[in-house]
Amino acid sequence: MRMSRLFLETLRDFPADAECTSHKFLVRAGYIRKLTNGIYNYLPLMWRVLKKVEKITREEMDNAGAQEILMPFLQPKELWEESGRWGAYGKELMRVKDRHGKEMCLGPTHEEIVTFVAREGVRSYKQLPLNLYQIQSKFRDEIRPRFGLLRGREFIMKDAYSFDRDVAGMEKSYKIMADAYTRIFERCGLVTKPVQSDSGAIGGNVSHEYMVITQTDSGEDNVFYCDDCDYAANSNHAISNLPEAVTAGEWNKAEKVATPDTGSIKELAEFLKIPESIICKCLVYIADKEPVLVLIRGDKTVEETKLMNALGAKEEIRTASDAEIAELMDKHGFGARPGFIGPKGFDDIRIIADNTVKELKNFVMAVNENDVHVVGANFGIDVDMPKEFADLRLVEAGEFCPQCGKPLKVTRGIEVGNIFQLGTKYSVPMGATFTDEDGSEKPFVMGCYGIGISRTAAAAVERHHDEHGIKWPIAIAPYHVTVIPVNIQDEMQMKIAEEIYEKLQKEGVEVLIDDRDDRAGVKFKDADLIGIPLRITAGKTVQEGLVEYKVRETGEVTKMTPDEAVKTVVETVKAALNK
RNA sequence: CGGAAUGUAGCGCAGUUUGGUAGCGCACUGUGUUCGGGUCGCAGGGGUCGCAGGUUCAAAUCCUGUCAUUCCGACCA
Repeated sequence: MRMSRLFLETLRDFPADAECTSHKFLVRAGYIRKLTNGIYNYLPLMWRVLKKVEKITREEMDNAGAQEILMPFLQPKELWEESGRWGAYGKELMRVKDRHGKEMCLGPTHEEIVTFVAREGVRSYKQLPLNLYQIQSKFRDEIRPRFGLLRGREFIMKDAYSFDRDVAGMEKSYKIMADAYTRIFERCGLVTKPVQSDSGAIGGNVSHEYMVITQTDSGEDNVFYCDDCDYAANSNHAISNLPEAVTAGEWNKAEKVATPDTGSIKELAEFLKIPESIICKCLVYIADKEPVLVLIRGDKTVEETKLMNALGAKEEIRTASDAEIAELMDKHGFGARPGFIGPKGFDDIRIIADNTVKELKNFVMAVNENDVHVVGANFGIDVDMPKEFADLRLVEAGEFCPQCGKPLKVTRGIEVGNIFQLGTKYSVPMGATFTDEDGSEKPFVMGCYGIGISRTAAAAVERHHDEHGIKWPIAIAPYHVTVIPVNIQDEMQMKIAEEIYEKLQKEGVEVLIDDRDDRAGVKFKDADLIGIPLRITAGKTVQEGLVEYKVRETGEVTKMTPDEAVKTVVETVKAALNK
């Protein structure tokens, strides 16, 4: 490709609204432009990168025995009602009506559709196992899109779905996908960590996320992991063993004490000169519009995804506003401010407690009176034992690994892939069945497997860049090499550059030639910014029959003859692609 | 959804306090100059100042509404 003809505009400045590295560089280097909030145009260089990520994904999926199809982007409400997700998916599901008033949605994922496909097309166990996948734009109406391609509303995703006759088959399919995923990301130049995660709106029991570990600010999830074993889990799924803590107070009977102006756990603990771990914290949440009291040990934090799952909440979960708390107090005849709310006297609303609450003895709790707490309280005596317990606790670094007991560490990660064991979550309600060997009708046992194609490309930028620009891994770079004639007025430079350009093309190398009538500095800056992995410069040294070969990744520069340069590039590219 | 901020040329911004016919840098066009890390000069083109109302002799500037974008929060009671 001739740079003089390439549809590309690089910017002198970073865009003002970009937060993270990949967003900044992709816009500045002319890969993407925003159309509207969370929605981007993919310009020629970006589209080449995306096609490469897709190609690698296709190859590995095909190798793993999956078959590519393409399902509609617009989906009818009826199928979503069959699966029960029309109500359950929430506001991220972009709902639209057609001219007849028929309700549809933009596909955020395709479990319903693919289950329909299998229901129609698979009759017998002889047709199983089956794995169908597609690569397509998805739409999720995110609350807050950000970080450019890392969290857009419209994005490109590969989604695959496996169908098996039993759980053992599903587990085998799952393992095959897990292995394929590791290879896909490796080939894209990304080291990933599979971590246990919450399965969220997709459903199912077992799921893993493939996380690219980032040192930067752009990771959006906290990953807890153990150096001594293979344990790794997203914060919404991580569990841990707690270090020893004081969970019993020294009072020998319950009594009210004045605790003026102790609105927070920290203030209360300081005032009473006690550890936070003997306080029973009581939070008011609103789950699907209903108030819920949540109890947890004072020094611990509620993990809201866990809470949502424990409550079985469908739409949303959030802490109650001050107004909602006031209303709740009024209804029960209490006048307590936040900070003085306790579980006693709320027989008519749901109360759920974290497992840490079980151990509390002679603890401190609020009793719905301002500036007063009870110390030395016990369940069963001073307040009813909560009926529901669950793990609601956010793990913290330094707590102990549930597998091997060593301290856990935390890091930021970008989720680029996600695999789920769905079981029969969709096949049963949607009546998707096959006839098994014994003649009986059975539901498919399913798995589903996603890769964020556009997010993977952005994650690669997060991992491969320096202050000058992007440093693409060769396998997904838009072009492998750029040939720069320093001065296009110089006939000899131009002639040699053109010759190299042609030879490389003949060898099947993807090559740019910077034939723009610009100064050398401009061309070098652009080459670095857009991140082409290899560079051949035809400048002054052509007088001596030499050109310069430069590797973007290392900055290493070598002078060699044009033929040697061609040969080196061909070999380097070949080696990189065969990895 | 709550809080804050911002909308002025393709991009980055000034001008708004104190109302008086819209500016800078980059990019773009022409031309000269320069030519190995974002040359320098000259001459140009491009904006109903987000939109709609209002106040005023006069509004980018003041007022009201509205839309959009961005940031923070939506986790401790």
